[in-house]
Amino acid sequence: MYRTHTCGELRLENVNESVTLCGWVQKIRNLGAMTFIDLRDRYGITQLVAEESASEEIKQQIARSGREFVIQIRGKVVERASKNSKIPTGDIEILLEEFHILNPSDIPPFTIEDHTDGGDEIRMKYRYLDLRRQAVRKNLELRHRMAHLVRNYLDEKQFMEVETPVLIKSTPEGARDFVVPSRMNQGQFYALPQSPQTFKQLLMVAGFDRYYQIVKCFRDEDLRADRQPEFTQIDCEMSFVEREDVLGIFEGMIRHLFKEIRGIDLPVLPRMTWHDAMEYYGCDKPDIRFDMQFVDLTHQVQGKDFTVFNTAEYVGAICAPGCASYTRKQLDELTEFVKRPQIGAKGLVYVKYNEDGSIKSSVDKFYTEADLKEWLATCKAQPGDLLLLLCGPKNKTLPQLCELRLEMGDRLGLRNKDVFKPLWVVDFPLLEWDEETQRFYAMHHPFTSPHPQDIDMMESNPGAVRANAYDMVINGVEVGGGSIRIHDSSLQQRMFKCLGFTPEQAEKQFGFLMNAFKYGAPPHGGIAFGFDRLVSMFAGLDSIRDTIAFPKNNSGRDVMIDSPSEISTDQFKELGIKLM
RNA sequence: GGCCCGGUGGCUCAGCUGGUUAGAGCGCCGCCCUGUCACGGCGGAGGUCGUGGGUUCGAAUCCCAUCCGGGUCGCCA
Repeated sequence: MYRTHTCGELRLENVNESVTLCGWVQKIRNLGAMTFIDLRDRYGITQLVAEESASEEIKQQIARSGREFVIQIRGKVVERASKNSKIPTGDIEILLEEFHILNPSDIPPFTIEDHTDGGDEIRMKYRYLDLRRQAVRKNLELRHRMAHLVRNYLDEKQFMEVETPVLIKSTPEGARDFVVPSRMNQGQFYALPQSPQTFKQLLMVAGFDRYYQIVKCFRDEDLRADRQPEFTQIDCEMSFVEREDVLGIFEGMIRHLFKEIRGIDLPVLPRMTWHDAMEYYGCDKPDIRFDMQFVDLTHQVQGKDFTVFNTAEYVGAICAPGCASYTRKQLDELTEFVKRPQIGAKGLVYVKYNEDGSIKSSVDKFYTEADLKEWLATCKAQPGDLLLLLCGPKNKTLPQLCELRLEMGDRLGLRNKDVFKPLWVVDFPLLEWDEETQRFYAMHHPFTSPHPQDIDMMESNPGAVRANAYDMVINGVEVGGGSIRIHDSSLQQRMFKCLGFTPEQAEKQFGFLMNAFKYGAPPHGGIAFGFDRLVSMFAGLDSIRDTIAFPKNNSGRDVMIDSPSEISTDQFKELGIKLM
């Protein structure tokens, strides 16, 4: 037997027991006649002590040891003379009686501590060492717990986990596919799934009724802090349901997670239409931890001598509470912020509503105090508040105002990571016009059903058709999304037509699904959650990388195993592939 | 594909308006130390300044190219 206990479990009540422990040497503190060793495993740290009276053998073994050596020790649990209240095992220590080095270690390239001296790059290269750190390990423990809670919740609701294939078929819609060559079918390729979408719908046709899967998905697109080429979804689908049924079940799942993990009782989640989200927050994933909603001042500000506003399609304002005291420098910073190329505003207009009731703005030349007072009133500004206005084409200005709003939220400390404000965003447009290719694309995916009231407009006014789709948004992050699907093959064909598919193209790409729908497809719908994002949100992290054991870097590389990598000419030959 | 930031001992960084010997903290090695737990004290080793080219009497520092890393826009049904 290698060990009798772990390094996290011994307490005062174990005093006098003889124990055997295994673990990694975290730290050796040699005080001369006596030596302390912190022994670490997954469960915690236990202090070992060798006193003056320890055997020469033990002293030699300790002298030979170093950080990250794997050792096995035997000894007696004793109460510490000076206790450490910072760790759970801090009341006891192990008086060493035997000391075996099971395996030595090179000196690790960075310190294996919560506040490591290692940067991201080196940590990723030696990820197996990084994972020894409690700070990283606890993220993966959280991930495990959340997966467990999700499985239990869904199991209780009669959901069944079914695995779907990873080698599937490439489709041109949506994100770029990762592609896998087929040796047995030369010149042909599998694609890795961007999601198990079509398979879960086929499972509904098969009568599986309630399906889920915690599943890897793949998208060959550029990465971000919250985007990995392979990521994990909680993928779900249900039959004989309407939107309310789906929202109810999964609102319940999120509530369950918040209760169990964070001890938070969530209120009933608010709903917001996509239209309102865009109009008042400038994006489809509003952060509603704070207000500062947009106010449309277009008509109120036009008709005076300020050409910039007069020629703008849209003039919108946000009211930043208590910011009238902003200095010239702070206002200049905000102007610079909105003028950065990523945001692209032309300029920023401000109106200060000072505490003493006086008003100062950057457009005093063009507007009377009475004009400005009206704006302030429309925005429900109080003395001490600051109005910030942006103008331009509406579809450009709303997102710019969104960035400005979030920036102000940050500056005012209104985006507390321990506050969670989830909501449903509903009634997305079904289709999105693409200028470049001059055609409509499915905003969600081509199997999303139109809102029942809008079906008649599919041909006459496709852009106005709402989808029976929904997203769950928490603190400005899209954590999940889904829809009620089309289960009727004639409606599906109308949809493909809207997307500009010829019947032949539709048949070639999705014939298997349309065929299946001919054999009694039940009404169905579902949702998928970004599991990595959910975990990072619960862990309070900005990046999803530390919720993933072995993540890829910004360029899609795994710097530890050094992939992707070249393959041999023999492999190319076998696959019948030539590089251009 | 675009833009921004970065690359200096094992690690994290300073030095960068050009100037003689490139510094700090941590880590590492040695000696001392009986209650440490960020132990303490003394001493020591360790650097092609990402790479290639250029400007210059002289380049870590300026210029060009390139590679790598981080962020972001496009992209991500």
